Order: sequence, then C-alpha cells, then structure tokens
Amino acid sequence: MSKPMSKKVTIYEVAKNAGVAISTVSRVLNKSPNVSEETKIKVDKAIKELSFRPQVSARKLASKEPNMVAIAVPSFTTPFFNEVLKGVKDEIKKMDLDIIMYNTGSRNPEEAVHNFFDRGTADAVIILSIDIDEELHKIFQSSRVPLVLVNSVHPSYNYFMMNDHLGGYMAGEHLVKKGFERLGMIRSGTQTRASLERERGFKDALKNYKMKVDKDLFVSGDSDKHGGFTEEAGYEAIYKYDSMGKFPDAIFCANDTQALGALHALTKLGLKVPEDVALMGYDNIKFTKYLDLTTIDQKMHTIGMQATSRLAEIIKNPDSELFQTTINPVLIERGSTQNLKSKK
Amino acid sequence: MSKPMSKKVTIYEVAKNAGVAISTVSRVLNKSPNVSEETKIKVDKAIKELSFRPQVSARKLASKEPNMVAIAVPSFTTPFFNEVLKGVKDEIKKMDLDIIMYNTGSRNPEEAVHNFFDRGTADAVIILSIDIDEELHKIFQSSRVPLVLVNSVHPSYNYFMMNDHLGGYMAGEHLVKKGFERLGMIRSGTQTRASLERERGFKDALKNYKMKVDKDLFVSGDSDKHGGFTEEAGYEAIYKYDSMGKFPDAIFCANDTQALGALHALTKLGLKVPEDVALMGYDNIKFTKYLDLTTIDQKMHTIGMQATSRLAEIIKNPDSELFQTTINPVLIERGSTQNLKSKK
DNA sequence: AAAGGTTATTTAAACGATTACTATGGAGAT
DNA sequence: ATCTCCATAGTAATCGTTTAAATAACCTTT
Repeated sequence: MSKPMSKKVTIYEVAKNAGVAISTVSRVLNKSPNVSEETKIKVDKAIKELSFRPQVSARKLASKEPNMVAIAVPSFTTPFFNEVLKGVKDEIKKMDLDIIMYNTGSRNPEEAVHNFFDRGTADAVIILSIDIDEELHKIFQSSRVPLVLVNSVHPSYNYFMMNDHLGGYMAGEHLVKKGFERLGMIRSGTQTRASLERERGFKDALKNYKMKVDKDLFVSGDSDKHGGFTEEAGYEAIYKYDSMGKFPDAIFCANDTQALGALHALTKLGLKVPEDVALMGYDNIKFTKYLDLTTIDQKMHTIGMQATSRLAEIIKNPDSELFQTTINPVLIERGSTQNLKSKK
Repeated sequence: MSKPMSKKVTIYEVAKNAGVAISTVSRVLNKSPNVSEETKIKVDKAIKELSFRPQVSARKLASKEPNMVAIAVPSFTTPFFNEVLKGVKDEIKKMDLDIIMYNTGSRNPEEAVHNFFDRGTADAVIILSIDIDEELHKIFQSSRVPLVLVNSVHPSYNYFMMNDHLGGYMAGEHLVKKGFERLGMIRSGTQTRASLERERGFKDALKNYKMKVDKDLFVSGDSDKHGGFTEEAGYEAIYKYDSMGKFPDAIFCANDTQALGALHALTKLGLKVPEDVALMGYDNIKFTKYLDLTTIDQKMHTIGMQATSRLAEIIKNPDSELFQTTINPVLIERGSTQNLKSKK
C-alpha cells in the first residue's frame, strides 16, 4: 500500500488475486456467458483493485476476432472529417471496437493499408475522401481487408457517397425560387468530381426552370491548393467577376470555405450580402451558421455512423452483398440568400 | 502464381522460403550485425517475394524496445494541431517509430493514458494543449510513461510551452508603435491560461509605453464554447463595444478565430479594417495570411519537432534531467494594423 | 445409488514475433 | 594435428492474451 511502484499487471496477477485460472479471467473480460455470477464478481473486484487493462497487442495476437478499425483520411483539416469521425466514434462505441486514425497525405493512401492492415494493426478500414485507382484496388483486393468507402465510389466496394448532383440541383432550385435571375457559380480549380457534379446539378436546375445559363458567370480562382477549395480561390474568383465588370445576382460556391473567401472579397469591393449579391456555400461547416450563410448539409455525422455499422456487418459476414448508397443532402436556408431587391 | 489468395504470411514462411531459421529472419529485420551478407540477401529476397510485413502486435509483445508514440490532443480542429503533428511526423520518421493519434475530447485526457499506455499500445506520449491536474499527474506518475507536454506546464514533466506573455507583449508593443492610442482586447470567455497570459503581456506593454489601460475596452463574448476561442465569441465581443458606444482604435484578439468573427461583425456595422479600427489575432492560422491579418506565430511545427526529439531522449534515458522550455513567438505584420489615420 | 446431462472451471496449446543461449564450422595460433 | 576464438546460424523460451479440449462439480432422473 505504501509504494505504488507499478510494474505491469497481467492477467496472471488478476487470476492469482481472484483465486481462479487465467482463462476464467479472460472469460469475464470477454463477457462469456459461462461464468458464475459469484466468480465474475470476484474477478471484477481483482481487476478493479489492480486496475488491470488487458494488453492490446497480446489480445490481438491471440484472438481472431477483429477489434480495431482504422479510418484513413487525406487530411485532418478536411472540413467534414471531424463530423464523420464523430459519427464513427458514436457507432464504434456501441460495438466493442477500438479506432485508430491515419492521415495519408492524399498522395499514397496505400500506405494506410501497409501500415494498418498488412501489419495487423487494423482489421477493417474506413476510407474517407480518397479515390481508389487501379493500384489501390489491387492492394485492397489482395489484402482482403473489410473496407467501406466514404465520399468516393468504386464498383467493387461498399461505399457511401454524397449526392453532389442533387446538392447542386437544390442550390440552383433554391436560388431560382428566391427570385434571383443572373446565377453564377464558383467552382473548384482542378476538375474535382465533387465540384463537377455540383455544377452539373446546378445547371440542370437552371435549365429545368428555364433560366439562362451564362457561361461567364461560372468561374474559379487560380489558386489551386486543396483542389481550389480554399478561401483564397473564392477570393480570387470574386475579383474575376469584378474585372469582367459583370456580377451575378446570386453566387453558388462549391464549398463553404470558398464562400468565406468570396464574402471577404465582396466586402472589400463594397458589395453587401445579400443586398447586392446573394451567396451560398456547401458543407454546412461550423462557421456558416454564424455567418448566416445559406448552405448545403451533407449530414456527415450520419454517414459516419452508417458507414461504421455497415463495416461491422462486413466484418461479421464478409460475403454479404455490396451496399452502395448515395446520401441526399439537405439545404440549410439562411440570410445570405434572402432576396431583398425584387418582391416577386 | 495463379491465385493470389492471401493468407497471412508470417516470419515462418519467410524463414522456410529463404532456408534459414526464424531467428535469422528476425535478425535481418532488426538489422542485427551478426548476419552474413549472403544470407541477408536471401532473406531480403524472400521478404520481398512474399511481401512480408511483421505484425506489430507480435512485435510489441515480444520486444522490450519502445516503438510506438502516441500524440494526445483535445481536438483535431485545434488550429495548430496539424502544424504540431507535421513537426512530430517529420521527426518520428528519422527514428524507427510508429505514431498514433488520439483525441481526448478535452474532458478526460486520462483516457488517453488508459487507452494507450496501460494497454501497452504506446510506449511514450506527447500531450498537446491539455492541462495536467492532480488526478492526471497521479496517473502519469504511476504509469511512468515517458511524457512530453506541449502547450501546458507542470513542474514534474518535460514541457514545451508557448510564451503567451511575450506574445501579448509583442502585440501591445506593435500596436503602440504603430501609433494607435485607444487599445482594446478581446479575450477568451473562460479564464484560460493562454488568454490571461496574453492579456497580462498586452497590458504590460501598454504600461511600459505609458499608455492608459481602459478596462472597458477589454471584453469577451458570451459564447463559451471552446473556452470562448470561437468566431461567435469574437462576433459578440464587437457588439459589446457597439452597445457601449465606445470603440478602440485597435483590437487585439486572443486568437485568430475570434478575429475572424470580429472582422465579420465590424463589417456588418459598417466599420472598415484598418481604416476605422485596426485588428490583430494570434496563432497565424492559414487563412489569416489571405485576410491580411496581423498575427502572432507560435512556430508549432518547430515545437512538434523539438518535442519529439526530446521524447526520444527520454525514452533512451528515462532519468535524464527535466527539460522545460518556453518558446518565443514571432509577430507577423500585415495590413490589418496599418495606421492610415494618424501620420505620426 | 449409478448413469447421464449441464454448467463452471482449469489445462494447455496457440498467436507471431524477439532474443538469450547454444551449436557449428572454419581461420589462425601453437 | 589440436586448440582456441569468432562469426554466424539455430534452438527454444518468452511476451500476455484467447480458446479448444479436458475435467470437475452439481443436478436430475431412474
């Protein structure tokens, strides 16, 4: 009692302390049904007293049960990463799983497989926002790791995809219905799938409502970092409108971060939102609420949860049928798209 | 060759394939000197052919060598987390270590210890931005985990601390020298150490330069999320000035995120930065550059590297002397604090 | 009271690596 | 030729768990 000199406590100590065999301790750890209430209590007491925690490594080595899922993401600053992560965690907690995070740096996500799966660290992987090319596909295939994709698609895997086309459509429809007439969009610089889809949906909406589509009003910034999904790009895009001398009534930004940049540029130019020009973004990231910015919510939290429970399914039954879904976003209407000019 | 049916490849397969004993394979894996060049080549060939990767769990279980460091952080959205992380990674790569990340959710960081250290997952821990209270201290103490604190202090541990007082002082000095006279500050809502220190430094600078300190001009928002380091809080704070009918010439925000909120509120109120009121933040997070916001850089990347190499030291020699440092920040001057009114 | 059927517990064999110890074989010394 | 030494490779114990198989204990049933 006097010296808390901690030398690692193992299952043997616990067993000795409780007066049982180590296998019994293991059984109560794993909630096996074949343990009498009486001994369970004894063992639990010993565990608590010694504050015993089973070593993960030993556990993983001995057991065939999967107990570790990895989530690989190109960057922790991805706007919705934290959202998805929270969803994943909420779900993971329900099962008895551990979770480990890995950022791949977007260039070589196969590293995640090597690092986690081949080396036995993870038994299943959630891949977030990473495109699966042939090489990656081959690696996954040969590893046979249970896998769920979030925000990317591939015919061979389970995936949860955002419906970007619909999101773009909803944006367009919303702006039309609000009575704006000259509609523009700030897209990503590089040709990202997400931006292209949103643009396609947006244009489809305009066509559907017989609005004219003015190509000049579809611009992108020159800054190409993060695929042009940055404040900088949004900022630059606004100045492109300015140098054209031609502004839309309402602008749909490919994501919220751009919208922030755009907002700043508009302010600099002395234009008010929404009085002079309406603005909306995409993602519903935290600060939009308080900027009063209309945006599109992709419900990443829900997706995180769903992806995880799907993963659990695959783990249980590896040959279950593919489950490939696209999730529909919802529009969050706020002040930045109120039409204060026309009274239609 | 026809069926790539992968069933896990172990060190035994490699040994058989290379015609040696497993201990020999292990030796080449661990770069032991007592292996002839000839067999090393054989073994390496077998490893490559079977694309063998030693299982981390088995390795950890068998070896006494530490090979895993954890970095615990209250939130992945902490503005400088990614910066620190990059530094840590750069340094980790040099040694032969793995890294694992953990977000504690700021309430119960002891969970990190339980999850990583007690369970043998990590052999050393970097703790980022988490205050060490008595309870945590006790846990660390009894675990004897090699530990380095970043952005918090404790007499018993190695730490790398930001010099917040100096940062605040530099901010004050900068604004004074720029010729602003009525200086205010937006601090955090809760009494966080960082904000208090920055405020103290700021006031010290004012005193030092014989400026008067008007208490009314030191405000905080009511929103208390994340300790009041949010856009929301910054936004609210500006409206407090407004309702007082009393605005400073220049405002020092406790962090950049607040500054963003403040900027937005000022815009709403029709006030221009820096024409009507100058503004500066703290942290030098990404978007400040492009908002042209003067700020204070804490050089988190460097700190991440230093903390890691320090950790490596402790691992090697657990009884080495404590190394407790505070790192001085640097001021990044930008447009938001140019004095356009007075021509002093 | 013996046989059978549960249920609870223990014994002992994995899991896949590391590593102390032991064995082998040839070079150099005598 | 024998002995020693050293470099290299192999044998086997070990790390802390899980779990299948064996066993013990206790009820029922007859």
